[in-house]
Amino acid sequence: MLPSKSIGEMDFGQRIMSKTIQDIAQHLDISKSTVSKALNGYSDVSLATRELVMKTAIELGYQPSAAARNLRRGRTDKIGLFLNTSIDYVVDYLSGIIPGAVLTSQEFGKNLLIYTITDNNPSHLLKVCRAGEIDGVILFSTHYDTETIETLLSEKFPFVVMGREIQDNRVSYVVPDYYDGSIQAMRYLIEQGHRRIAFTTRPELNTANDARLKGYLDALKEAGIERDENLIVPTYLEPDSGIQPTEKLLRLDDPPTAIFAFHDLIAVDVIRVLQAHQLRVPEDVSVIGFDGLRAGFMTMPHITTVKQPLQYIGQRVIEIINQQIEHSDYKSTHEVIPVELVIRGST
Amino acid sequence: MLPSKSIGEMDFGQRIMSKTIQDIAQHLDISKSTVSKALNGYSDVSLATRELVMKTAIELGYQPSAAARNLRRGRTDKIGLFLNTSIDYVVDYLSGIIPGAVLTSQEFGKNLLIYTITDNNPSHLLKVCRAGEIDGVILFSTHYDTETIETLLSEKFPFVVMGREIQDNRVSYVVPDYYDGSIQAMRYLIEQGHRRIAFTTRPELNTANDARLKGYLDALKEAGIERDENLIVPTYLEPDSGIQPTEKLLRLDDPPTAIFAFHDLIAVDVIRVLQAHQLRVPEDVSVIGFDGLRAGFMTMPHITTVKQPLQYIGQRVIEIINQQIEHSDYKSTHEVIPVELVIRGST
DNA sequence: ATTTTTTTTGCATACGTATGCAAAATTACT
DNA sequence: AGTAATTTTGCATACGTATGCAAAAAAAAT
Repeated sequence: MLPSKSIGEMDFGQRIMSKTIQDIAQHLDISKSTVSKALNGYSDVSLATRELVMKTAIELGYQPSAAARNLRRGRTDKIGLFLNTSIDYVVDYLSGIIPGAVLTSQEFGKNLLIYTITDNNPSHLLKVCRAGEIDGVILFSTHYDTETIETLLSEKFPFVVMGREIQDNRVSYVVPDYYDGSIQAMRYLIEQGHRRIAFTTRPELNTANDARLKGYLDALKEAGIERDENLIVPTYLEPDSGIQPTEKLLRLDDPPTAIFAFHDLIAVDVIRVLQAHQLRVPEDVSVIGFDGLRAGFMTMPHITTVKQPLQYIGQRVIEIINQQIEHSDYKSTHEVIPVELVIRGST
Repeated sequence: MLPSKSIGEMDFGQRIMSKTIQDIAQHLDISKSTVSKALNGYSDVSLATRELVMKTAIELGYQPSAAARNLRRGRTDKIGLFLNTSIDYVVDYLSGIIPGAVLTSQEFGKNLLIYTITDNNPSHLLKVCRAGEIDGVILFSTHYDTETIETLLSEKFPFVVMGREIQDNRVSYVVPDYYDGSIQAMRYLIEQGHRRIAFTTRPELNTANDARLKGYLDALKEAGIERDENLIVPTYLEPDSGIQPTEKLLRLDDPPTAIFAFHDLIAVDVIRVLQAHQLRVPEDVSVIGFDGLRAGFMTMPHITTVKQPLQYIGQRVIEIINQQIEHSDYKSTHEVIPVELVIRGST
């Protein structure tokens, strides 16, 4: 008895069936296994038949079935990247990472698949991993909780965390040097004579946020500037989330002369607000961003920022996960990637 | 400078094998087929055993093998979206499309996979299709040639073209109403008193470009304004590709008072150049964009633009390809999606 | 209690590929 | 030539799931 099929009568009509090794074998009147071996470069197949097989494979437009291959080999040669495509910041940041990641994947003969995650399907990632759709997964930043990480660890599924430090030496991660970037930016601003420097942060506590904040505070202390809680304002990842905090800063009795934004998209918001208030950047207020996103070039002036080597980060993440996939005894690694202050027009 | 590394000591040992229906069967001392039927909602399995199966499936953390499933069913329930992630415009545009596409895919119980394409692997798409990794594919804009399309047609592989008109009624496409958008933008500018309106276009000839150009020219004619070849300048998709053309326009003896950019990213470039030349937007020069991308909010003032309902386009594309996948006799459809002029600060 | 009907289970097989092992064909060696 | 060594081929099976069909079990009808 059939299960109830909601989606009509599934007739797949006359979709052209693709060729199989069986077709090649039949065509040449040899066995499937010989064909398979020829295609996979086994040494125990004669040169003559190998060439024949190759030729007819091309002739017939043969393409191995991914499903069959995956099933048989127990792997897919695919690396998954889950990302919330509805968050602008994520998209912008990752569009910097992806080119490096794609290139490196291809060097390893692997493919990078981007899965879109949505809030209403939190277990999606584990399902995909357990279903064997991918051989390894990249966890981006704050999207995953410790429970997910524990599960992946206990099932020995290869993964690497990007953009966040996990204080657990079973976990590999790649993270930009937030602390140093923060220090660099602050020292530069202080050098420029700024004493009242605002800092926008994320409300949650995690290592990425903490490191930046610590850099900010340490640099202040180093310069003998007193910490002012009014100058530390929370921001979010949503569009325009830099607007409210900036407005708030401008309403202070003693507003800042420089604003260190949590990332470049926030810096864009900050500049928008400043300019809307007829304040000149950088003459009246200096602005500094973080990440080195494309958005930094979209304002006038361009945004001074702490630039991450995004391409390189993408490359390293893939290299690490590839090692995990290929060598099950791979030791975890923690990488802190140097960042660089890029001075443009906003300071 | 090398990244700092610290090495942990967790090794990944033997990967844990995932559970199969066989495991469930053994656990309950029943046959595989009964388990399979229970899981797939067949009516010919007793309620008692079904519940037992479901329970132990959860207990054991069972997740069906994607590969085995795909092989057996001859489908993957995945829709592929190939895109060149190294082109900023593509990423920006698609980040508007994707949320709608993802949501709709999930409604159909399908998954959207984003494949990254690179110039050095043009046949990648056909390989992926033939290998059966996906059930259907979305061709974005100008990335694919007629040969690819012919091949997909002849192999009866479901696909839909997005952002470009293909004058072939075997091919389904979804395209925004470029012509009407262009007309709307131009009429508005002309209403505002502009007579010298520049137009930036793409150098290639295709329906998307032609429609916009035709709208521009028709609107001019309608207003009795003579066409000036100097005001029509080519742009590309690369970053900053709006800069040179704008410079060129400003060097004209009789520069334009309004610039109609090919898309919002170009408009951003245009505004950057204008402001760098101490020209005020919109007082000295008006600027209008196309698409309604996020970038339009990153400038001061915000960019007046012809806004596409990106979310809806994403939805329709998926609906159409889903129909093709489910019903092989699905007839092709051509959809022209209405666009809307959104007036912001740059005009 | 026996037969008939209905419900529930399990056997066998297919999907396409990969691979150990034995069989066949070829070559090399007495 | 006959036998041994080597190369080349094909058989059989596994990967995990899905499903037609027959067998078994249970329920219903005589």
